[in-house]
Amino acid sequence: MSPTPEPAPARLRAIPSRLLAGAALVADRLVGERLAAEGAHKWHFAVLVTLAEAGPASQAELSRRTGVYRSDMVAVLNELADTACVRRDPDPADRRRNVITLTPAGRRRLERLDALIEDAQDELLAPLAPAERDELTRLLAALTEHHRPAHPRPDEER
Amino acid sequence: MSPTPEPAPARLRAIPSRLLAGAALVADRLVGERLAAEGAHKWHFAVLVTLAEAGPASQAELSRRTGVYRSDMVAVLNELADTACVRRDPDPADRRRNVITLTPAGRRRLERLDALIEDAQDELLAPLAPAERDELTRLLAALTEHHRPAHPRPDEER
DNA sequence: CAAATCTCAGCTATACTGAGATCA
DNA sequence: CTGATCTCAGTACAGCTGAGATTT
Repeated sequence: MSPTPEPAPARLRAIPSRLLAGAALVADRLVGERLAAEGAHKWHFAVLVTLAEAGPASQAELSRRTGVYRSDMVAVLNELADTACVRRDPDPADRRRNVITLTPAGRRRLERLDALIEDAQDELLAPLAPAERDELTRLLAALTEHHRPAHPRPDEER
Repeated sequence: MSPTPEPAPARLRAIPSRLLAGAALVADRLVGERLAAEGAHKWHFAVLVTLAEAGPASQAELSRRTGVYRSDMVAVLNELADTACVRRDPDPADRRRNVITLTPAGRRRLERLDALIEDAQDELLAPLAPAERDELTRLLAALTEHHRPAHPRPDEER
């Protein structure tokens, strides 16, 4: 009966943790939709970027660097290996480890996914001016940096 | 072998959607832990605030105002009604609806939860200066406002 | 009949835990 | 033996879908 949008009360709209949850949901949806069109997940992208930036690594290293859980990393690498984006070879120096290496095909796939991710960021940040985008990124980085040990915490400080 | 913290590559750390996901995770954890100590969820808080700000409402209205899904709202209201924080009466004017009303006990509970939520926000924003906190809140609000139709979208604009 | 409301049952994705097998 | 690694099974929770019963 009421065509009113029934907005959330101001007191709710001003709570940072709620705003973060909402923004993260929107962001994940934008990124997820675009990557899904290529049959990819954000984890694939994270792993490919990390391999491109830091070179070959064990699964445990990849897990720590990307934030993808060791358990979930297995499935991600299975898919990346099935599509020949990475090779998974036993480490001759430490036979517990697998050495994950980016292939040329993986590098090409990374380029495509990178473009999609960029598009998604642009759409996400569309309502903000360039200076505001940088500021938001800076503030979020400060937040997550400070609250870092979301996981174990291997050692204290840099 | 390496005591290095194995940080994420810079290219990953600079992606807003990833930063948002991380920050939202931290925020939800901080809020959730505190509310759990009182046996509450963030949804209880959202419903109580909305009732306090906007007065009695149907479940569907509460759902639209809080963002809690209609399906999940049922369980939330069951718990709030079980603890006598709200009353759920059939609407005599439209017998499909329940009218949800805040009780004095609910108002007291809201006060306690509100304090916990405030504490959590303070801890979350601890690394930021007051002006930065406001700026972050403003930018996040602009983002979520712009990308609004996370759900249906009942009508276009006020 | 179309549309809205409340309720229930269930699905998907994400973050996370635990444990077994292997090996340093 | 301690501890790290890879793998698999499974939990918990959030967000969401679909459908049935009731009423407008």
